[in-house]
Amino acid sequence: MGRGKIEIKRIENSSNRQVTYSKRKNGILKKAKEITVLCDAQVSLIIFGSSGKMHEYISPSTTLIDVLARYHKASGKRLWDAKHENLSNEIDRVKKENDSMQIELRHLKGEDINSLNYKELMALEEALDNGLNGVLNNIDSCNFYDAGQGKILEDENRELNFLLQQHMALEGARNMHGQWI
Amino acid sequence: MGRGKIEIKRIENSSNRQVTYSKRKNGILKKAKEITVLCDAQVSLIIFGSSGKMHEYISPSTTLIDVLARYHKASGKRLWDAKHENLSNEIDRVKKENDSMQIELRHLKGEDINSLNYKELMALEEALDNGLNGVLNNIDSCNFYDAGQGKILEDENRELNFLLQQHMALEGARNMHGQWI
DNA sequence: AACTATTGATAAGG
DNA sequence: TCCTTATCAATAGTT
Repeated sequence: MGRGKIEIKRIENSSNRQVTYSKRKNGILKKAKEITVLCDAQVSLIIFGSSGKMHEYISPSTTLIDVLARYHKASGKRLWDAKHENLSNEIDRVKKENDSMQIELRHLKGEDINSLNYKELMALEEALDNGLNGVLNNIDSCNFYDAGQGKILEDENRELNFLLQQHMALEGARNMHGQWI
Repeated sequence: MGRGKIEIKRIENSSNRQVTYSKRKNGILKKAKEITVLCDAQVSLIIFGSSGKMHEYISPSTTLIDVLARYHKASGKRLWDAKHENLSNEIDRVKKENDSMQIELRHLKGEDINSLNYKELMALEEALDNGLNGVLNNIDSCNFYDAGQGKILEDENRELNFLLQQHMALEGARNMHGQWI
């Protein structure tokens, strides 16, 4: 692409080499920008000339760090040292814990339980019963404690009675379910 | 450089975009190889297309790690430390999420609830009631479904009755609590 | 995936 | 280094 075609081999004349480097470097940078815009690509381009000077282009939608993280994922090649590897592993581990707790929480709240089998549903019910039992015992203790101190506040008492009635109504409904079986 | 000139802006037609990406990606890779040979340059080129597939070129005289080390020297930008910091921050974030979910789970299981105040206990009870209700409804649906299909397995049925009796006994105990107040 | 008219990049020269 | 320009290379649109 010039006044004559050239072989692709090292340009021996150092000044010609420098000129060609400068021209072609600009050409590649331009192409990198263009493919980024035209095709939604993410490009990381780092060039060192023989003089040692660096030129770079990173697509504006990303960062070099990002690109390297994706590179790591895509190629499997380890760029980070053991420390980083450990941190990554820990993140994975904690995230998995996170996910399973989230699922457990949902289940305890009665969400996403259609996929559960019979045994799992039963275990879930038992866990909820146990929890409810513990909470109710604790509420009772609170009352005894408060009574002993003569400090039952009227509004809390009212709230308690209301909620307990609600609760007993719920139990009634549940017993009816029981009788159907 | 084609049958017509094009504006440098995102190619909306996705199949044209893909074709152009493929052509231009090859073009840039070729240019990267050429400048490496012609000018003794060291190039690191990483491209991700919108499909997510990665393509790379690293000058044969070097490695990506080398290039990144030189990048660090030349730019002063701390890739390593920055990456490290990002990972640490993410771990902290995820671990905090983890802790709060763990506490919520414990509470729902009736553990560590002595520190809760009245309102919190009440909210907890309501959540447990709701969850239990959801689970019981689901269990009922299971039974109706199984009965309709004539497929109630004997052991599951036995287990169900056992657990329900347990459950009703629990409700009895709870009602007695109610009467004490 | 191949073709080709056309634009784009650039080698050599000033 | 920048401008020019002849020439080659890349590629957009088409088949």
